[in-house]
Amino acid sequence: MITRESRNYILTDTKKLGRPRTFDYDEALMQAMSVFWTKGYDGASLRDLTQAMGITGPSLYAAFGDKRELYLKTIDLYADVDGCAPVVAFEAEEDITKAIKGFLSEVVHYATEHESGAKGCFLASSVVTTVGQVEGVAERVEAAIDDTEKRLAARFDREIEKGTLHEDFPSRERAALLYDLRQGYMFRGRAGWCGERMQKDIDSRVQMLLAF
Amino acid sequence: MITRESRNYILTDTKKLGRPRTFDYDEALMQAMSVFWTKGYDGASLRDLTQAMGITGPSLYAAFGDKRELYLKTIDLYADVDGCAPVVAFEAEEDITKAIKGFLSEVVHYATEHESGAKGCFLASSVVTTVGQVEGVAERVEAAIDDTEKRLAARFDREIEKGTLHEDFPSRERAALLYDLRQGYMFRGRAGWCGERMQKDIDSRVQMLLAF
DNA sequence: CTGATTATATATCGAATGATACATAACTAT
DNA sequence: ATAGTTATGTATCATTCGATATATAATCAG
Repeated sequence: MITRESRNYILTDTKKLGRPRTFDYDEALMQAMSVFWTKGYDGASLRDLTQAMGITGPSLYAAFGDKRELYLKTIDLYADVDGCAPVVAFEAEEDITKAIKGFLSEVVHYATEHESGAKGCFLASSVVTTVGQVEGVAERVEAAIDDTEKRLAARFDREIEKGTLHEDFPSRERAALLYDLRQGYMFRGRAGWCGERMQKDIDSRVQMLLAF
Repeated sequence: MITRESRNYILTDTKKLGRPRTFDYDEALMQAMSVFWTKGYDGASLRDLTQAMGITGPSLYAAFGDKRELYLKTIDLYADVDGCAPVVAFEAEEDITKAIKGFLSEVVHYATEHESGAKGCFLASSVVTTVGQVEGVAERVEAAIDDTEKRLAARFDREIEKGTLHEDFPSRERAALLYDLRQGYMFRGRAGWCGERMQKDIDSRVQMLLAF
């Protein structure tokens, strides 16, 4: 039996009530992320944001809440989708040596050639400045670090199970190290370094990460 | 013979003309650095700055120029004096193992317990956001990285000359690695991590940095 | 002393900030 | 068709922003 409530539920999932949006929510959010990434939270004005998102002020507030709420949504977008691209590549490659090399190469590429034009890591180069200043940021940054390190460590653990790495291989330590190398590249990318300059010592770092 | 010009030169170096300042220039600059460090460039308002520095707006502008010039002066202060404390410790210790361990410990301490109350690295956690946004920042950040890495590499080189490290020891690579570890700790410190959590794996990292 | 120079204190400037009120338009449900 | 709901567009709000004009105070040179 279809009750009034369940019908409404289905409808809200398929066709919404009222006038439909004339812009794409996710695309606008991505543009907002680019603005925050490049200019920082305080440096990004509502004018900057609405212009890049292609919408007006009232539309922004109706769809995303105020500036802070929009900011937090862009952080979630980065942590859940955009920023973890190198981690996904790391998880997908079966050969651990290639996986690490691929991860670091992806990081360097990400830090210097992001399609948005922004440089470095959104969290490390922009968001981190607002820790303790904007409510809701601190938890998200800490969670992003923990999540990434756990995923990196899990990939090493899988290699231990496969027998490719020694059973006493320090997965957690190496995951933390790998993460720090990521941060280092991201920082250099934001500071203006080109990719080639950073690619150089990747091979020796791969060896180091696997040494036991 | 003391010319009018030379007398004036001497005088400007000892006692200045006009009404003397009622505040300490360096101390005020340090306070300004703390504000920028904590709140970021755009997040730091003139009200924040003048209040922390204990001076009025006109005094700030007379002594330091506009907001941007004050900002650049705080960056120079950090790069030349405050931020390089761990590097100084690294250079001073003769035993290379203790030197590395001391450097990393100093970094962790610096990232979490700075007397100003600010967390992390001023450059990595605040200034880097304004690269490409505020004129004069990019060069300073890049110079700070280069300078620090060269000093770290020079310390390794000295060890090679002493014969403690192999003559083919990759000083430059290890200096870059050490710098990235620094950035990792600084980032974690800003993200809210406590010092103890980071101190744990310092020993294994010291071994890794010296491995050949 | 007088004149020159520099710092301070008060008051305030125009511009930009984040955020809304209001009327209108576009869609769905009945 | 009507009512209900949501989005858009215009215009604008009060506040805060970075920055100064002006007058006064404190020092030094002569």
